Amino acid sequence: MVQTRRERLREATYEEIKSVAQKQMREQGAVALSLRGIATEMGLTAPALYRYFNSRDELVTALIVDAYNSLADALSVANATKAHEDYGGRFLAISLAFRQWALEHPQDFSLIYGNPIPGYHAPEEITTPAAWRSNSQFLQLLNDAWREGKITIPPEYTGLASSFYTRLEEWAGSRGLTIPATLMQIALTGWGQIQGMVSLELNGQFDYLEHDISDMYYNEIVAYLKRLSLIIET
Amino acid sequence: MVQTRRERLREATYEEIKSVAQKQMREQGAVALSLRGIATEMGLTAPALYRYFNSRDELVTALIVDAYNSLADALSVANATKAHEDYGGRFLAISLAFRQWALEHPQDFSLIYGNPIPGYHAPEEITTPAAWRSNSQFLQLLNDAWREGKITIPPEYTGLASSFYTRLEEWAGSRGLTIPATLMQIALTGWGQIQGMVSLELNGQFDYLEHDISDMYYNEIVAYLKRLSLIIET
DNA sequence: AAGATTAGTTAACGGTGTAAACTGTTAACA
DNA sequence: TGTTAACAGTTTACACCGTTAACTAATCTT
Repeated sequence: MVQTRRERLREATYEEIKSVAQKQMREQGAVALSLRGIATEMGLTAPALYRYFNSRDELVTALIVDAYNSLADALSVANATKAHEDYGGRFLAISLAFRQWALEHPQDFSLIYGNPIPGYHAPEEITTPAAWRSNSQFLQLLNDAWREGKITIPPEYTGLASSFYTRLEEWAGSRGLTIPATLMQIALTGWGQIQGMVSLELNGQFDYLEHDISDMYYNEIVAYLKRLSLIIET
Repeated sequence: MVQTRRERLREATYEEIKSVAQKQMREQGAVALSLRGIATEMGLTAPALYRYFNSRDELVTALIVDAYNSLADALSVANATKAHEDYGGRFLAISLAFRQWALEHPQDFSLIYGNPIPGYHAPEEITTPAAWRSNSQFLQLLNDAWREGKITIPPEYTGLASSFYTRLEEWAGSRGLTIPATLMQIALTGWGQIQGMVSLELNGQFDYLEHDISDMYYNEIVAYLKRLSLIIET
């Protein structure tokens, strides 16, 4: 697997394109990245980029995958800062890392969780596994905690049943999760809440409060964990 | 306030522009709307539109305001289907209407809650009041229910304090709300959860479940209301 | 009827993504 | 080692975009 000189150069250029694209996104917004802009900043002409990406969309897809990986890495790091048995602490750490990452990489965040770029539709077979690297950390954690009997399902969730829940259970099973459907829902909607709060914050929908929102975010996650008795006291 | 013939025509054209823009958004995505496209579909040339909007951004702003109003109207209708004292039922109805509206108007939804269109920045003085027409329905409802003693704040939220909460209380007061800061947080984060779940669904982040998620959404709102004892049983 | 206002036009500028044809350099192989 | 193929880059061109300026023709005002 020795790389020739040309292959090395090619790879370097490939990475440079992406990093310049990242920079331009950071400065001008996610959808505003232009091939010409990237090219001239690199001292190239726009069509040259077509040696590396078949289209602008393909470049965007590469950026999305990078973003997913960057997020997943950030969550992993946070996940590893606490002992495995400290489920509450780990969940909290991951959640805080999620927001932190989003605030530090707003363009990447909107690339993943914002509305799809017009005309562009990400190929599922690429993005779904990439997304899973992040999602699974929450799910896996809850799954482990459940199996060790550390989670009590809150009374307001008892007795849920419908075709959706059988489907949920089936889906969980197919991923090697031994977790009741109700807890799956709690996980998914908790995930939705985290994403929602961060999304609202990033889109400025909390601006009118004119105050840093960290405390609310933190306390809401804690409340969520208390409900599952993964945290007993603050 | 009699309209001349010219004024009537002008108003009609103004509305037609917006409705054609809506149509194009529906078919090609929110950011892909082009003045030229709109104009030719109307049998006009692009520069003609500048008689009605000073720029593309101004058109987008008008569309955003329309979207906000459309959403607020939908929520109002749902709000009115239940008796005023049926706080749980009303909250549930509004929440379901929110998702319904989003599913029926995905492009309007992403206009409001998606990532901002590149280069475009919405003028706050216009969008903030428009947004308030929707948000306030949730907040007002919780405020009323609280004043009538229908809400119990869940134990996991007790004892929260920091500069954020004094700010929250101050903010609530300035809007004529007599609601404790903790409940404000519960309202805001509940709002975040609703927006988050709908956002994830619309962006296809639940697609891998391969099942309609109505039940999950419904049950999650119910659980939320049970926690506040706004609903006793399902 | 005359003058002002207005809705529309055409032409043009600088920007975009992308395709095609072409040039020089690098790598592979007889 | 000399020939050939692959490759990275170029220039040129096309069809689109938002926007401005100059102009025409219709409408309203007086």
